[in-house]
Amino acid sequence: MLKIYNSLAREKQNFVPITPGSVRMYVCGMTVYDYCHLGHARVLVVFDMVQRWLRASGLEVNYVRNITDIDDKIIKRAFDNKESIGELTERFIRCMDEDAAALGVEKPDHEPRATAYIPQMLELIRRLEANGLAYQTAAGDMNFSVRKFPGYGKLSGKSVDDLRAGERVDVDGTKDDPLDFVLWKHAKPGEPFWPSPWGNGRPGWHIECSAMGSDLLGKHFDIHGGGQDLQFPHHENEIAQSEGAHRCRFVNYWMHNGFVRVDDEKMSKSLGNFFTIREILKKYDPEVLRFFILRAHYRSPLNYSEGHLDDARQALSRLYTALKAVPAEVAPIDWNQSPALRFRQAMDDDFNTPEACAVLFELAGEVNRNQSPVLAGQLRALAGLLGLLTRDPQVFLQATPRNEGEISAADIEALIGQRVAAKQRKDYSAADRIRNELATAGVILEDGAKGTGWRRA
RNA sequence: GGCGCGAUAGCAAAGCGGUUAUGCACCGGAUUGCAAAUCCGUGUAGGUGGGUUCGACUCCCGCUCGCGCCUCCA
Repeated sequence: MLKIYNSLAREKQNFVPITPGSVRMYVCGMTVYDYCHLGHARVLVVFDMVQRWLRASGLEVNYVRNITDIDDKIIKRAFDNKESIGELTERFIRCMDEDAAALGVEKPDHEPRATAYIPQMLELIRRLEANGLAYQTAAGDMNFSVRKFPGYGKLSGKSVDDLRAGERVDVDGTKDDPLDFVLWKHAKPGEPFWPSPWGNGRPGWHIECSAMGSDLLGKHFDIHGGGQDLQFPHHENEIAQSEGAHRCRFVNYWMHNGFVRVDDEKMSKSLGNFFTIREILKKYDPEVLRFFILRAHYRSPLNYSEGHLDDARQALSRLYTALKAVPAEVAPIDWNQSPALRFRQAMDDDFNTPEACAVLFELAGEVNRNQSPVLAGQLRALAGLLGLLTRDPQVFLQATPRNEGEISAADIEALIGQRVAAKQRKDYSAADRIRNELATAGVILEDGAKGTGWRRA
């Protein structure tokens, strides 16, 4: 039985889908005005893993990950860059697709864009107005009346009276209450806008997810995920809007992944301490990054440093080394056998990927000891469920993501040829000199029964 | 001020009321021309003070420290 930690209940709960055998899941994706950073990588990889495990568990999954392609930051960035909003967002959507693909993230079933859902947003706002939860300000904005929605704060554990709106940011004087948030912003001169019953304007921050979620998955669906920083106010407001408009429960299970940190501080755009995915991929294999993310539990903080990535790379090499030594027999996973059983237990326990990885390493040890193609096959198949160990071991071990200036495979092979000749005439000092030369260039030689192999350190 | 989370061996990171987590690094041995890889062996880790218990890293309470949210953020 799959258990999921539900942020709404603050505890692990048995997962029971609304419709037996199928799952509807929505994850807050990117706002596309810049390159994806490591925090985005974590959401991408974590929910890709969740989606894969749900499917592996035999459930039919409808996975939606949205793209927010209209908001204040996008407008500002396009203006600063002197390009159109469309050009800007298209460009960064392409980059996001590239980054996600590199990390082995499968395409969601739907990737709706906010700008394609304006009518649905307007309909939601209309309902909220009809239900007495929305009002128009003197300035022309449509706002949500937080205090008129009972239960506001249930996701983030906040009580309306404890929220200190305006403590850190100036209060907008046109609101009825400082806690109210905007559903529809009236257009200022020069800003993009859509016509609406409340005048020309554009969507507020939260309404797009309520609209896309309910349009694609229904008013009530199973799982909603995203980064922990979205829990408040974004997800809290999504609940208020959706339940306020539809008058029914919005989401059963809320999942939030932990932050990526740098030097024990949250990695964020405002702190400026973020690393983009493509920046990291210049030095590290994308699978190393994926493994680095998955070897920690998704709810724990994940501290980033190159040292930790190096560590992850070594660990992943051990797995690939086992597969290199023993050809994996292609076979379905035997769920009755101990490794698979333990793997499933770990994953069913709120997606405990660190424990699942431990199973992988123990399996690798077995493979090394027994040289068993069957076990190697299980290792490969189980890891595949996490989107790991999908490549040729040789290709992984000889890959050169670190920098462009590295010695080429052809040069390495040539030197190995020379060394083999030296060894044949028992000129070991010449052989060792070549090995040391290669070692300096970051190449490790492995003399074996079948000849000399190599890999990058 | 309100709410919440965490503290595990050199580093990273899990489960678990009593039995080896796991990985990296380190050390000894096997293997190797020497290595690498692999295998075998070695680690009395669980912030601190109490309590519950036959027994606690694991449950309860206090304390200390760290972090997050209450503002845009994945």
